[in-house]
This record gives sequence, structure tokens and C-alpha cells, in this order.
Amino acid sequence: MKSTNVADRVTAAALDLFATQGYATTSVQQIVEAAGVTKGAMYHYFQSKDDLLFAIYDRMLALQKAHLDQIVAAGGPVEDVVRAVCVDVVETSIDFLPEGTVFFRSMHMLTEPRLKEVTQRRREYHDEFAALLRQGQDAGVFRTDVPRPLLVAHFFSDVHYLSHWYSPTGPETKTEVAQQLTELFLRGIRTPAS
Amino acid sequence: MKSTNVADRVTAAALDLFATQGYATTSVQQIVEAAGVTKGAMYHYFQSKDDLLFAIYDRMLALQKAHLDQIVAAGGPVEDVVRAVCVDVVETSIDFLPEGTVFFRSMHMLTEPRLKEVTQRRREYHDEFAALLRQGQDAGVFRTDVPRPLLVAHFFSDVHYLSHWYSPTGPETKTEVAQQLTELFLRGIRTPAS
DNA sequence: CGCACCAAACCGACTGGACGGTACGTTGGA
DNA sequence: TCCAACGTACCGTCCAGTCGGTTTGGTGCG
Repeated sequence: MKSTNVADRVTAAALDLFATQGYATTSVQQIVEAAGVTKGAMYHYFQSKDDLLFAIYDRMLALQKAHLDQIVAAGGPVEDVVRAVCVDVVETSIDFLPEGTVFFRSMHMLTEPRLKEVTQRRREYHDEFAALLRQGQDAGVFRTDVPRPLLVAHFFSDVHYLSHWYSPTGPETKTEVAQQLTELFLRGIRTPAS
Repeated sequence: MKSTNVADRVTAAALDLFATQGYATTSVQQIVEAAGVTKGAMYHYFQSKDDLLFAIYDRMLALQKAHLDQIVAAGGPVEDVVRAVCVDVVETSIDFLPEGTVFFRSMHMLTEPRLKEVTQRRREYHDEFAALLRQGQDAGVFRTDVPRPLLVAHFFSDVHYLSHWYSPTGPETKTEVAQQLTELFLRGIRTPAS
């Protein structure tokens, strides 16, 4: 249907502009012009500018959660699962680099109830990852002399930072970066070799 | 002198508000009210709202550069130097957590010439760090099978991410976090034990 | 098939308020 | 008397959101 097309084009334009200019410095007028629609059409599908921002977060969070759940459900040796999760998160983050830029840069622009929701869903995601690390610790493959939240932060920092340095046109491919970052992380958190 | 006091109070208030609310959503009126001065007084010391933001960056960059140069100048075995640099960067970043928040969140709000300057000075800083890693690689203590820019990004990601999770009132002390993150990083980048 | 009807989709000029910056006046110390 | 250090009232601009109106596409009816 064509009606959805309008909403999609607006969302895409908003993502692009938010990523390059920032949320606050992007006017609704700019978005609708870039999307080739009118303000009236946009406000027919979205209640506010904030809606556009939240849509980006919602999509990103849902996607990450789905990926994580799927990999965890597949099972296997804990280190393999963690490795698969890390590689996937990095690759997905590279696939959605603009979303990542907006995600971390403009989170504080969300209105209160939505900010709470995003924070909550992100915490759940981190907790699920932390549970994996815990399994690894229980199995004796991951070190226990460093607080687990710090290990979690140590990994997600890499994911977070991707949008600050990675370029698809750069020398490294998505897969290479994912595997290299994952390996750096795993090497850091494994129990010292006996 | 009292005149400097006004500028200082404005800077402090701006930093606080920028860190908690973001640059774009903080009005000059809010800043001067929080600082207990008037708009006229503020515009006597600063040319624009942008000046306030840049002052934060300038201070931060100068401080980091000074620390780095000092540690490098002290010399020593390359791994010890890198370790000292990493620990110091993390500790300093924790000391200046609000600055860090503003730094990464609002960099894109700087006007063009200043954004260029900040980017430039940051690049110099990264290059100096990369040179240290290179020394370590030449000395055979750091791995060479991963692109150096990725190693640099891997470290600075942790620094960057601090303002997203670290709380001074949390369980971990500044020094602990600095040493633990540094060790995770070093363990990742060292040449595999023979 | 054609016509009447309606709801959803869409248009775009307009509003009301906020905000960065300025113009100009005032003060107080040297 | 002069100048730096302020204070205050105001201006021009911009922008999110609105609202009355128009178009369009589908549906039931004669």
C-alpha cells in the first residue's frame, strides 16, 4: 500500500537527517522536504517529532533483542555462544550505523516516558548478556576477578563506539572488524591460561 | 578577581546543564539563571552560546594532551608507558565525567571551524597513542595481526563509554576501574604468550 | 454500471511562543 | 572623565504543531 510508503519515507529521511545533523537541529520541515511529503501528511502518521525519534529506537531495540534471543536459543558451548553474540552485535551495529549514531547521541532528547522505556529495554538486553557471561564464569572459562558489569560495559563500549570511527568505505570489512573486536574482548575476559 | 568569577560560574553552570539536558535543549536563559548572573553579563564574557560549548572542549583537550605528553616524556618500558597512559586517561575521564558526556554527545553542535579544530586536536591525540602502540609492536610486545586503528578504537571506546555507565557512588572506585579496564585492554592486545 | 456517500489521506497557511543575540542605559572604580 | 563591567528591555527569526479545507479510494445501492 502506498500510505505506508509515506511513513517509511519520512522515517528514512528522519533517520538520515538525525544522524548527520542531530535531532534538535533538524526541523520537521527539513524532514518532510527530504521525504518529499508535506507536513500535514507526516502529522497524519506521527503524533509528534518525538515519535520519529522513538520509532528509530523501537526498531533498533526490537532487532537487537530478536537477534540475541535467537542466538541464545540455538545453544552450544558458552564461549561459542558469547562469541556468536558479540560478532552478531558488531555486524548488526555496522549494518545500522546511522541508527547507532542517533541512538547514543540523541537518547536524552526522548520525552520522559519513552526514555524510561528505552532505558528499561536496554537494561534487559544488557542483563541477558550479563547472564551469558555469568554462565561462562560458572563454567570456569571467564574470569571472575573483575566485576561483571565492567565486563559488560567493556564490550558494549566497542559497539557504541563503532559509529565514531568505522567507515564502510574504510579498509576493514564488517566481518573482519566483528571478529577482531570479539577476539580482543574474549581474550581479555578469559581466565588466565593455566 | 570577581570578574573571572562570573565567567567561571557561567562555564560551570553551562557544563552542568549541557551534561544533564544536552546543548540544544539548554537555553542561554537557563544557564545565566543557574549561574546567578544576567544575560548581559554573560554576553560580556562570551561571544555566543557556542563559545560556552567550545570552552568545555578546549579545556578537556588541553588537559588530556598535557597528561599524555607528561607521561610519555617520563619514559620507561613501552608497556609500562602504555599502561600508565591508559590508567591516567580513565581516571581523568572519571574526574571529568560531565565534560565527557558533553564531549561525545554534543560535538556535532559545534560550528564548523571549531568542529574542525576539535577533530584535529583529537586526531593528534589518537595518533600519539597509536605511536605508542606502534613502539610496542616494534618491540614485539603488542600483536600486529589486528589493524592499529582498531586497537586504538578499542581502547578509546572504553573511555568514551564511561559516562554512560560509571557512577562515582557505585561500587567501583575510580582507581579500580582504571586498572581493570587497562588490564582488559592490555591482555587483549599483547602478543599471544609463546 | 454509475452514482451517492463517507472516511481516511493529505495539504499548507498560520499561530503562539521560545530563544539567541543586541542596543542601550547604568554604575563604580581609577 | 573614562572605561570596563554589568543590567534590561527588546527584536527578528525560527519552528513544532494545528486546523479548516480538499482530494481520493473504497463501498453499498438502485
